[in-house]
Amino acid sequence: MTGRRSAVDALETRAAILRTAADIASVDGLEGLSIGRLATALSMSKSGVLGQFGSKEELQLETVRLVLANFVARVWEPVRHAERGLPRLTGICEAWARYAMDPGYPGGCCVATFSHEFDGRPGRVRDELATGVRQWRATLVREITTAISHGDLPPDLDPRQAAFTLDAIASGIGPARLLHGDTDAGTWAAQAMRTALRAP
Amino acid sequence: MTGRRSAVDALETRAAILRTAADIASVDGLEGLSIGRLATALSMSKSGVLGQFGSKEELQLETVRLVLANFVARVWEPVRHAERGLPRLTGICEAWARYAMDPGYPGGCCVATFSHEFDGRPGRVRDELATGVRQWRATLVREITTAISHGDLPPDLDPRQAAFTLDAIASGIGPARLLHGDTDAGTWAAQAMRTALRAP
DNA sequence: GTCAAAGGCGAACGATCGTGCGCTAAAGTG
DNA sequence: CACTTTAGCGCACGATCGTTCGCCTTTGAC
Repeated sequence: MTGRRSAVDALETRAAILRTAADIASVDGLEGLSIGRLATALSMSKSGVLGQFGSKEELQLETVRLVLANFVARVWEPVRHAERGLPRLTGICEAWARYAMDPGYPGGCCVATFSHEFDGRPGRVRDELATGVRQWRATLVREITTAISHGDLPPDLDPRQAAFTLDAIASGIGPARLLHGDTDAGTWAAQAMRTALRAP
Repeated sequence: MTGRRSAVDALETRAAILRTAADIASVDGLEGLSIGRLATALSMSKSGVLGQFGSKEELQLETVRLVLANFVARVWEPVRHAERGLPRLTGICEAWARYAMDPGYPGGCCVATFSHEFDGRPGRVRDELATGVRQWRATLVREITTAISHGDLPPDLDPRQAAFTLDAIASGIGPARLLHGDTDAGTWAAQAMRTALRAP
């Protein structure tokens, strides 16, 4: 019936699957994501979906990679050419809060959702996620350290502690917006991030 | 085979089921919790477990109620007799950070986990959770407002914004500890909470 | 024109999911 | 004592889970 498509089309199929997978997983979690529902949402067969990845775990891993790449594109990419240290850092905070208020997934920022879903579990998916998030943490620590050494942030600010706080505040936007309907959550978070950086 | 136990024993069975349910759900989520696994963990039959609650949704609702009650007992109860306003508030922050570092569930604080799991979904479980968390938010706002009116916190601090920030910071402890192995997350969070209250 | 390669479908598998029914047996009531 | 009540078990159900297999069909290389 359908037959083989070109290599380009196959990549498009793969990308479409992953986009839909991220949408579903943002609501129901990476474990709640099932091949059958994914196939139905894409008007495909289960085997057609799974054939692209081999196993559900591989599909989950690719979804995590897509979501992390999307996060970097939305939060880091716009500010990577800003001046190192505090200017770049404030840019990150603003972009991050804006992203969390409109992440492009129906169930909110996937990075925060997946982190809470997998933080107590073993496995490759958790490791992939942890590695990605840890790289982001390292980026934050680096920028904060630079800002301190430039005299733009207090010298007794602990970079690792500040990075933790920024991450926590941004991750709190999702539940505030979706669970409690706080439309001001983005503004609150941006404000809280500024405060967290200003004093130790 | 087993027959009927006394009414007291029945309540104990119910409580044992809910405790185990919370343990499992803290790791695998309330939706990842299955009757079969729960029954196996308790050395019971599936029908014996389900018979206590009638449906999985009812079991989830009861689990949410237990987890919320446990949160209140661990975070609110110890400080409810402290002086209203800032003293009580700082007590809450310390107890909260301590609780999140050792919540008694293998998968971390269930309130934070469930909030992220259900924030994008409809249904009774989500509503029950949202109501409970909203009550807690209201408590925080009340204490913050009192502290401000007592002159213990800056008058331009927005109570709702501060309550959001405290919640976000506390919820960030779980992933920091479990996903990244940050043993200092509790200290970081307590410090960040103090900072969030000190300045707007 | 021929042929290997590969995307995708349809059907089936064993396992597990949530749920319902009927039973047993102990506890409470008279 | 007899009798109702009920906690819990065993079994079965339809549905869905992840995964495998064989087949069809189109594409690209020769």
